[in-house]
Amino acid sequence: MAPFDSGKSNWKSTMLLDASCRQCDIRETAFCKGVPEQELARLETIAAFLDINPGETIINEADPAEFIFNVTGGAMKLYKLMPDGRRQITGFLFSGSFLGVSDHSEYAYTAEALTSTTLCRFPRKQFENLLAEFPSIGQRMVSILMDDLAGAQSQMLLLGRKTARERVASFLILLASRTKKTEVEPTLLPIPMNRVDIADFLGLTIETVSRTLTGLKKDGIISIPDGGHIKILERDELASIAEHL
Amino acid sequence: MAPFDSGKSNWKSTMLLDASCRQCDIRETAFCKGVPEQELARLETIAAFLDINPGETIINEADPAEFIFNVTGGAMKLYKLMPDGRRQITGFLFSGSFLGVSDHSEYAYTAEALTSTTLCRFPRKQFENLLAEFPSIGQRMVSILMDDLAGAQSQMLLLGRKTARERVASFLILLASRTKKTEVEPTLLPIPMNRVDIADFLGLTIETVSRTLTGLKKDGIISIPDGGHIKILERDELASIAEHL
DNA sequence: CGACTCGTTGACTCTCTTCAAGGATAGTGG
DNA sequence: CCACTATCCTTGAAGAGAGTCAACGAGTCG
Repeated sequence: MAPFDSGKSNWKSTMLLDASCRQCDIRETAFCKGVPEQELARLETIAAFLDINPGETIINEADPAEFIFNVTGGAMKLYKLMPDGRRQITGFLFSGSFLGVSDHSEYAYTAEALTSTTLCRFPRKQFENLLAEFPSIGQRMVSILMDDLAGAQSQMLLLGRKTARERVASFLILLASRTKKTEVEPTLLPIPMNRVDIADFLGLTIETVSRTLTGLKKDGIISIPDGGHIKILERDELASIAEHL
Repeated sequence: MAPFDSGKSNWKSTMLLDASCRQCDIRETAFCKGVPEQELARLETIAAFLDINPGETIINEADPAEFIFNVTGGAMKLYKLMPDGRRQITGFLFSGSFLGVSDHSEYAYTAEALTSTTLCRFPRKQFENLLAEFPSIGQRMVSILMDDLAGAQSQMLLLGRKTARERVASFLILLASRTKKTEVEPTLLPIPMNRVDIADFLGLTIETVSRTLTGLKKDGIISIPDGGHIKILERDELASIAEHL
């Protein structure tokens, strides 16, 4: 079995893997897409490949921003904490997501693995030099960051103005839009995060999330086979709740 | 008087001005900072310079994203609307801010002038070509977008988890941090937006904003000489309320 | 002066939170 | 195999913070 074979690994956590850019699963979606084939070697010389376990953090809010990361497999959550423990999850990341955005020289959030996750890592300084050398990376980065920003703005609307029911519906639609490989309806949606994470993402409590899901279930819009899955029965109705159409 | 002299203009709104990049006030902070002096002419050939009045919008949510903008003077607000009229202001922009971020090919928000505002405008396509030519623009853009994203994440924490008092305190601290040219305390803070805008930015109602400001006044933390100004009397205490330290 | 906008204040309502208890499932060890 | 424990989710009852509805004061403008 090749050393970069992903999936259920039993390596020690945060182990550096012997992977490569050429064989990367997400070459076509990641920021490095624009790098010419023959230059990939350059990229690899500064890249490190990591594998981390659920619950582990790779960066911490307010730590010096030494690295930037790219998620190549698995899922992560980003969050900000208040001194008294209140938490806001600012986003969930999946394959292809970029990570390590910082305000000046410190990370603006903590990043923690939701599942077993693989990443590639670049020293920040050297990565910035790459931008000067490969303008296409800059273009790609700008595009990714703009999408992230648009997502953040949608989330602000959700957090500032939507009701609990609208928030939960929006969340399910968001998850479903990510996993629409299988176009068949109704969609059985895997939920990789627990209720606490959902609540902290939606600016609610776990009780409200639970009650709201129960409400959607009673209305025949979703069904909940188990905690880790939700089946969307009436997607149009769910979407109209989410956007209040 | 030179035609690009900003300030209280009586030109027809959205008028194209005869300005130039060389004489731009914000050359050192804007995204175009990295463009070599001798290449500015190139930039100018695709740039247009606008002057708009308070209340006018330059872009509308869901319109095709044909242009990107740079605020060279004045102030703007960005917001998203729900069909039933609920509004979330996602940010206030001042001189040097970049604008026109889009999700794919549509604007993700509406941008409206708060005061008389001057902007420079670039066709999106041609701007993207510039990125390929001047990597420094890409670097600058990446840096600006990262800062915007960090700001958006802080705002998500505010909207998702902070109390009304904490939100208002955070808002005042945010405004004050922008206007800290005069380092003298207590700071007399000009408030260029009205209560409705503040409420829609903080995810509150105008009544709650008003009551909360009154509360802070009663506690001797601020004073309110008039609706358009707030004097911060106890900045440290305000900051500790904002961050719950 | 009256009409209008904007901000403040009061009384009441309501959505979501808090506090508390109980059910479901999985893992552990005797 | 079955307590025992731990974690996660659900449900109920009560409470609080912010929203809603309404009135009023201050400033502005024609």
